[in-house]
Amino acid sequence: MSTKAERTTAYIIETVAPIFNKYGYVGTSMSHLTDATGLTKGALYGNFENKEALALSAFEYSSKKLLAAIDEALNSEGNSLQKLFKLTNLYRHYNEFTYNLGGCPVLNVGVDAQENNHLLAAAVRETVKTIEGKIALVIENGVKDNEISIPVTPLQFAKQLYTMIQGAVAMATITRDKKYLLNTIAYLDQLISKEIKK
Amino acid sequence: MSTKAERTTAYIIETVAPIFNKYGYVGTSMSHLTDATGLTKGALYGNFENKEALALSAFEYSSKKLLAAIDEALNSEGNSLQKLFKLTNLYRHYNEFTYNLGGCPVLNVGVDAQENNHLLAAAVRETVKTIEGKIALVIENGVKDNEISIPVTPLQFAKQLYTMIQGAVAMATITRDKKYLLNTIAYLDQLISKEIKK
DNA sequence: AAATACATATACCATACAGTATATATATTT
DNA sequence: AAATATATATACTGTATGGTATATGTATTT
Repeated sequence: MSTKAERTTAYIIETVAPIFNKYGYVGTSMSHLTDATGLTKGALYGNFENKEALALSAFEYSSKKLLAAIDEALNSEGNSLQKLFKLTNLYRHYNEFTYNLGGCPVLNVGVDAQENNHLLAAAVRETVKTIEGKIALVIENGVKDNEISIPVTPLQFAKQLYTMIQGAVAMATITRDKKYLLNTIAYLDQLISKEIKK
Repeated sequence: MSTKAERTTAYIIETVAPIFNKYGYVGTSMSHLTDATGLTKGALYGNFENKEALALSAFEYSSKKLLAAIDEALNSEGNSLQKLFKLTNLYRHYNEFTYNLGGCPVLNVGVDAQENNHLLAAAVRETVKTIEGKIALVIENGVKDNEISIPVTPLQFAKQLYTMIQGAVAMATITRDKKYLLNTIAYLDQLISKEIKK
C-alpha cells in the first residue's frame, strides 16, 4: 500500500495540473494552489522543491494521461487503418477528454512555457516527439502490411497528421468552438480512407 | 503632423506589443515595459489607463499588421487561386514575418489570454473571424468565376484551410522547428492546385 | 503504546507587483 | 516670448509574490 506522503504528493499533482495548464506557469500562483488543494505552503514545499518542480511534475502527469489515451487507441485491436481511426476518434472528443486536464497540455503548456519556462518547454517538445513517433510506428506497420500507401516517410506523414489535429485543437481552444475538431477529424478520416488506404 | 504625445503612444504600443505577445498578459510586468521603452510608469499610465488597456492596444496593433499582410496577399493581382497561393506563401515565411511581433498573435494571445484576460481572448476571436471571412471571400469569388470547386461552403473551406495553417504555426512555435510550416504549406499548395482547382 | 521519523501548519522573510498623487519638465497655443 | 496645457518622472501606496525557518501535528516503526 502507498504511504500517506505518496498519496498526498499524488493528490497535489492531480489537483494542480489543470490549474497550471489553464492559467500558465506565471499565471499560476502558489496561493492559487494552496487554495485549490486545501493545503498550506508548508505541505506544497515539503513535497516539491519549488514552483518549477511542481509545474514540471504537473505537466508530466497530464502528458502521461494523454500518451496513455493515445496508446490505448494505437494499440487497440485491428489493422493499422482501424488504429488510426481510433486515434482520430480520440481527438473528435478531445474537448471532453482534456476537460479534467484543463485543456490540451501540448498546446497550452507548449505555447505558454515557450518564453516563460524553458524546462517546461523542453518537456513539451519531448512529448510531441513521442506522440509523433507512436503514430509513425502504426503507419510504418501499415505500409509493411500493404494496407497503407503514402508519398512520404511514415514519420513525415505522422507529423503532418498530428499538425492538422493540433491545428483543430488550437482553433477549437482559441475560439471555444468544438466544430473545428469535428470538421477536421471528418476531413482526416476521409483522407485516411481515400488517400492512404491501398 | 502628429503631436509628440501621439508619437509616444505609438512608440509605446509598438515596443510593448512583442513583449506581451511573447511573455503573455500575466507574464509581462509593467516594470518589464518601462525597461523596454526607456520610459517611466508615469509615461505609460499617462498614455494608457491600465495594463489591460495597454495589452489590448498592443494586440490590436499586432492584429492589424497581420490583417494587413493577409489583405496584401488576398487583394493582390490575379485570379482566386493565385491569391490563395500568395496567402500560403505568407505563411511559408510566417516565422520571419512574425519575428517583429514576437510570434503569432492569434496563437500566443489566443492561448494565453483564454483564462487570464477575457477581453483579450474576445479580441483574438474577432481577429480569427475576420481572417476566415477574408479567405472565404476569395474562395467565394473563385467559385463564382468557375475557377474553384469545393465540396463545402466557402466559409467552411476557409475555416478548414486556416485550421491547417494554424496547426503548422502552432507546431512550429511549440517545437521551434519551421519545417512544420514548410511541409504544411507544401501540402496545402498541392491541395489547392489538385483538389479545388476546376 | 512509546519512540521516532516524517509531514504539515504557522509566521515570517525580502522582493516584485499594479497602480497613484504630485512635482517637474516639455510641447503647444496665444 | 509668455502663458497655458499637457506629458513625463519621482516617490510612494498597499498587496501579492515565491520561498523559508521553525513549531506542531500525524504516521510509521519499534
